[in-house]
Amino acid sequence: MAALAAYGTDGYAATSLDALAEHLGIRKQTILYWFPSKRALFEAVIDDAASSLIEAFDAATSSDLVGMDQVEAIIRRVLRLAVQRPELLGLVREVSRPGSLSAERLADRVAPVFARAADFLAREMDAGRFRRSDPSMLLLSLYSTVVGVAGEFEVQRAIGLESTLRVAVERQRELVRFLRAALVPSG
Amino acid sequence: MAALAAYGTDGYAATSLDALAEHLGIRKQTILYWFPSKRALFEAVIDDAASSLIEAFDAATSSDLVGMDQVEAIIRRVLRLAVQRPELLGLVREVSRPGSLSAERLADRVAPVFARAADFLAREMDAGRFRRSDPSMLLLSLYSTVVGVAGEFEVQRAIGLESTLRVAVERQRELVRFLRAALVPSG
DNA sequence: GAGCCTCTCTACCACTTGGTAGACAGATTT
DNA sequence: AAATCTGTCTACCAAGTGGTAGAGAGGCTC
Repeated sequence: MAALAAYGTDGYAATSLDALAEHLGIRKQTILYWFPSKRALFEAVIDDAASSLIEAFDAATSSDLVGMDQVEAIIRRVLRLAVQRPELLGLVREVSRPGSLSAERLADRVAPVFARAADFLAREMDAGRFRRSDPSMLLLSLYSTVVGVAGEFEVQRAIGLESTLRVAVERQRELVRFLRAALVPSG
Repeated sequence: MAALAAYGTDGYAATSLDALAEHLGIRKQTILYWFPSKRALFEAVIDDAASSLIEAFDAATSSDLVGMDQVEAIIRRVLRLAVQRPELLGLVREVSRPGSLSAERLADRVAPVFARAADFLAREMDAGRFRRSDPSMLLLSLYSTVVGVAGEFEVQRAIGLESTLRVAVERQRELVRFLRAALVPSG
């Protein structure tokens, strides 16, 4: 069922039920037996993706780490997810497009994660480990940077970065250094 | 003609020639008289968008600014562009999706801008104004952060940020602070 | 074995898709 | 005035779209 996340690579509109069914070795009507409409299928895929994302985030935050250690754990998790399941980040990209079909659906399910992340940032600021600023806006910057570095493959090509494993490792280290500089007070 | 950038808001696959023609008050066949195919039209739109992007970047870098002043000028330009012409960043988003139709086309046209940006970063590092690191990877981080903060409206909603003008101003200031901390050496 | 339930199938439908062929009106050239 | 060129139109097409109706196969309980 999760294989249906072909939506994540090609997008909703560009993926027909016929193509999906052929890829699965069944008839389109079998899909429509399980899901009343294409839209419903898409929403089910979104729910499934949301679960995977929440699960990954929980796994990266289960060790009660603080400061940059916690941030680093999340970075590693996201970058690994981007390699292992690129359709996941692709679906996020598709659905978080302004004016998307089911943006709210994913947003609602993922909102608690964002809330926890913002709380974490606020706590770290209180503890003096992170530079003080608006937690929500800082979270937006962090999200953009991490997800962008994880998923902007075409931009990386345009910049001239190869897509070898060695570069990927370097990229992760550079991202950590970048965010450490941005987050940790200079003093 | 530039109004055709409806592709930027809805995406290529989701925008039919009929819909486009109706929106323009003409017949679809008139479009196909000027452009041999839908694909060709899309590529023309991409070229047009690339010109606008390059123009905006040139305007933001024409004053021979250095250090964070230059970065700040670009940030302001990008955020303003995101408000005034959201279809432009939308098109970039659409086309920079992994496995996109004409990713190379936009990438080729924009590559010089990236090259100039990377050179700028290297020069600033040599001058000691920016923390030393790999210019290309730093550029990727910067691009992701700025474009993300500029265009991730759905994520902002999920985080709980309102979309008022006041918040937009705050967001810009916070982004500048974020990148200053990330770029300028702590000493 | 009859009836029922679950599931996948074939057959079909109305509609939309990108694209072609060619008529026709207006302007420009000869 | 005839001929040509330019640009938009109507008419049409084959292919593909999401979705419906219903047949039929296999397993289940009575």
